[in-house]
Amino acid sequence: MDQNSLPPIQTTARDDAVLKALVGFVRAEALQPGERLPTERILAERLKVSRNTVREALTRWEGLGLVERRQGSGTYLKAAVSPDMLHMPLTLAGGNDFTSLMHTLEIRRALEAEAAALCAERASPADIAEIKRKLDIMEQAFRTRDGMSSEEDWEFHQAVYRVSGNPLFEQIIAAMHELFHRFWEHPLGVRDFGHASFPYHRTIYECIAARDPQGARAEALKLIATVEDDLKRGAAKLKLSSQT
Amino acid sequence: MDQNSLPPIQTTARDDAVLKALVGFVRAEALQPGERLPTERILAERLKVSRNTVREALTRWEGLGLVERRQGSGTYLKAAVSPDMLHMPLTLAGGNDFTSLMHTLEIRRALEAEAAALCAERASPADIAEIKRKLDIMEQAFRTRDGMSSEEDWEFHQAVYRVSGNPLFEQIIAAMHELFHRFWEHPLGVRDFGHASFPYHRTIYECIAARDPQGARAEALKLIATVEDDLKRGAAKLKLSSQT
DNA sequence: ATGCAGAAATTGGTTGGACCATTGGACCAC
DNA sequence: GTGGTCCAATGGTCCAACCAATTTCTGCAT
Repeated sequence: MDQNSLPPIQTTARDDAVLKALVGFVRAEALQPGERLPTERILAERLKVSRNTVREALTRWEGLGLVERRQGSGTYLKAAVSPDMLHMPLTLAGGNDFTSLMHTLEIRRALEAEAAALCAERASPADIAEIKRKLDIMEQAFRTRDGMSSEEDWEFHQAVYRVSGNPLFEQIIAAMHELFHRFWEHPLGVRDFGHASFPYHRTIYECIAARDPQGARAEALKLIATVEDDLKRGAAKLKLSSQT
Repeated sequence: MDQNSLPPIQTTARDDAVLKALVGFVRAEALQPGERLPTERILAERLKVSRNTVREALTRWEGLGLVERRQGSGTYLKAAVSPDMLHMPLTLAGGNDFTSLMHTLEIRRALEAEAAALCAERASPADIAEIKRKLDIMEQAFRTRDGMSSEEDWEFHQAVYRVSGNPLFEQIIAAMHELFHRFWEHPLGVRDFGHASFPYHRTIYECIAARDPQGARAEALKLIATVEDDLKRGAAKLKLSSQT
C-alpha cells in the first residue's frame, strides 16, 4: 500500500486559516512593509473568530519576523508576504562559541562553493562586469585601509549569489551573516581576521569570468578554508587567554 | 518532578519570562527531545500566569520548531534547548512551480554532499550501525511496496545529517523537505518518483562506513542528480498535458 | 490662534473561566 | 485477541472583562 494514498485528514486549523486570510488581505490591500494592519479586535470580528485565535496567528507571524506589534499603537507589517512562503526557523545553540561558528562555516562552505560554480555557469557578460565592479571596490578598500572590510567583502559575495540565479543562496547565507557580524564586532584577538581570504576573491572572479565552474568551486573552498583557519587560531588564542 | 524547578515569575514581558522559566525547567529536569513537558494548565498554575500567556509562549516555541503540540496528548520537546539560543527565522518566497523546486534542489545538492562527506569523516561505529539500520528499514519498505517511501527515505537522510555533527544541516533541509512534501501531494504524473535514487542510498552508506568522504560526496551528488532528473521529466509531462 | 497639559479613546497584553475536539487508556462484551 | 464504549486528560477555541502603553482629542492659559 502506498502510504501516500492515505494522507492525514485536515479537520481544524483555525489559526492557519487566519494567516491565510491575512495573506489575502495584505495582497488585496497591497499593504507595504511599515503599514499598519487592522486591529486584533477588527480581525476577530471580520473573520468570525475569537480574538485569542487572531493573537495566536499573529504571534506566529511575529516570531517569523513578518510583523511587529506595538502596544497601544497597532500591528505593523515588517516584510513582504506571499501566499506560499517557506519558513525556515534556524536555531543555534550558544551565540558566540566556537562550535556554532564552525557550524555556520560548514554550511557556508557548501553553499558558497555551489553558488560560485552555478555563477560561473550562468553569468552573463553584464553579470561578470558587475561582479568585477564589486571586486574592484573591495580591493581598493582593502588597500586603503590595509585590512578586510566586511562591508565591501559582503557586497562582493552577494553579487555572486545573485548571479547564481537562485535567490535561496543569498537569503540563507544572509541570515547566517548576521550571526557572523556579531562575532566580528567582538574580535577574538585575531587582528588580521580575513586577511588571508583576500586573494581568493580575485581568483574566484577570474574563474567566473572564464566560465570555469570547477575552478570557481575550488577557489571558493580555499577561501572558506582560510576563514576556518582564522577562526581556529582565534579560538586557540581565546583558550590561552582564558587560562590566565 | 521537582516542584522548586518551576518558581513563579514576576516581571513584565510575561511570555518571554515564561520561555526563560521553561528553559530553566527543561535543563533542571534534563528533558530530552521527545519527552513531554508539563501541561499548559500546570505551567500556568506554577508560573502564576494565565493559561493564555503560557499558550502564547508555547506558540512561539512551536513556530521555532522547538516543541510540538498534540491535542489530547500533550506538548513534546522536539529539540534541545539552551539558555543562549540564537533564533534565525528565515522565510523564503517559495512556490510550487518548477523553478522554485529546482532552487531548493540546488541548495539540497550543496548541503547533502557536504553532510555526507562530514558524516563519513566523523561517524563513530555506533553511528554507522544506526545509519545501516535506517538503510535496512528503507530498503525493506522499498521492496515490500515496490516504490520509494518518502517516510523511511527521509529517516535515512536525517540520520546522515545528524551524524554529520552539525544540526544546521537537518534544520535547513527539513524546512525544504516540507516544501517537497507539498509537491508530492500534488503528483505531477511521474509515477515512480524517486525510484532512480534508490541504489544510491546504499552506496552512500558504504562510503560512510568505509570512511571515504570524497566517495560519499560523489554518491550524494549522483542521488540528487536522479531527483533533478525526475523533476525535469515531471515538468515536461506537465507542460505537455497542459497543452490539451 | 497657539501651545501644552491632562483627559479620553485606541490598541496590544493579560486574566480567568468556560466549553469543544482529540487522544489514549480502561473496561467490557463477543 | 477484537472490536466497541466510556471517561479522564489535554490542547484548541471562545468570551468578557481589565491592564498598560500609545495616540488622539480637548480645553484652558497664554
